[in-house]
Amino acid sequence: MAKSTGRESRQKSAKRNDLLEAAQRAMAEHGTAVRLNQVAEHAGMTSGAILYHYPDLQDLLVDANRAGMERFYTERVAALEGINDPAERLTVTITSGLPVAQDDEEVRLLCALGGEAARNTIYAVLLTALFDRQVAMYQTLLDTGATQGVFQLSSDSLTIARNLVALEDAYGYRIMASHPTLDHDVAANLILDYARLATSHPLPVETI
Amino acid sequence: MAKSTGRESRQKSAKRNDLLEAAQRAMAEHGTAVRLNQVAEHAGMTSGAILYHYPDLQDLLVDANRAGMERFYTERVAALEGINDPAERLTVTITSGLPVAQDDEEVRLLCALGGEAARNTIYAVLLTALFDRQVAMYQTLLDTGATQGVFQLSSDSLTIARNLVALEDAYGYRIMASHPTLDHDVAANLILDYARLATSHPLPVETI
DNA sequence: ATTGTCATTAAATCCAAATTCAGAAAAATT
DNA sequence: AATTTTTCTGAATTTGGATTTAATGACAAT
Repeated sequence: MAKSTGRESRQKSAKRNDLLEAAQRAMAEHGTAVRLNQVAEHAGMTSGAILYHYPDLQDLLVDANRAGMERFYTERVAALEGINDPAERLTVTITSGLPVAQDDEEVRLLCALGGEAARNTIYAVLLTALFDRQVAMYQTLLDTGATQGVFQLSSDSLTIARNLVALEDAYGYRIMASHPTLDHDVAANLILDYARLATSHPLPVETI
Repeated sequence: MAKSTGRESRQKSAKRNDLLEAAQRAMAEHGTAVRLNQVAEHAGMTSGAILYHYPDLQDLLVDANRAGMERFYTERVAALEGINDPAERLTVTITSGLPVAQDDEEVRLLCALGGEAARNTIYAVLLTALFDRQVAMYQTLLDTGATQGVFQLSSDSLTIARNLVALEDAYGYRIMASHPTLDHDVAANLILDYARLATSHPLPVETI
């Protein structure tokens, strides 16, 4: 049996990563009904090779989506790195949650999943968890701002945080569906309009 | 050639309706990747019979979704019948847009579509149109209330209307994904919280 | 160098669903 | 009642994708 050297496991996890990425891209392109062959094509392999690593495609898809959500969340947290002013943090968070254009692969993946979640428990659980994590992120941000006296919250932070995440989600879908007048900036301003109301803070209008 | 008598066209449209309903139910159950056989089963026919009326399944699915959206919208308008007080109209509209439980077939259909819209232009167009119609509905409602002096709008009615529809959409997805603490009533109260802020009206708290 | 394990392919096979179609059944027309 | 048209079924055929497998190359261990 092969020893688990550092080199080997590094290769293994690189390979695993390739598969997850291929699955993500394939799913972003073809939706949850993506075919094994389509994943294989994105990975530059034969379907047999995929099957060798993941005998059940569904498992690969679930793993791919978990990884995708993790990345999405991590990137949002990273976007806040070094920003201390609560108002600026709020603004940055709002814009970082919205897809820039309809070709945003990460959000495309999340949209595909959202439709499936009503019928598939695993995806429902994953998406629910992501929603709640984002809510928690906003809640912390709002509470911090309130404690510092920067924000005057109109309701409890949970309510506001939920509404902010909900607005992001919904406008994400609209942007991905190429709404003619509702692009990233318009959506950001719509959410900011609510955020101002909820925090009594004149959040920067043109920072976007 | 058959004459287009009243009887005949009544039968024709009844048959057509059966097909559309079967397609809707099948799609609510299986998503956009629904199989021809599954539609046939819901319709109590063979796949050949479906094909006889709709040589291309996609056409049937699109028609079914158009009909489903039309019904969804019509039902919302109907729910307002006879209600004159703007505040009550607003409250009713908010609750009528949310699925009551995760087995709501109409919303399930819309969710399935939302995921597909990022990849399918036809569904994107249909959903965008539905979104805009709902926005228009809310806008009228808000403007009327403002004119009557019942509402003091915090922003222009388009902004508020868009946010209200967006919130409904997003919470619809959450409810359909069986969020453990976010059911119909909780979601309605979250949206109402925003509606109060945006209209400066103490919308009824326990009318739901 | 040799051996054994791992990763992969390509071809064969299997399977499920779509599609076609001849003809039965039902409905409408005369 | 006879005829024509419409609707539908069931069986045959085709298609496309999943799955299996034997063979092969790549690599690591000895």
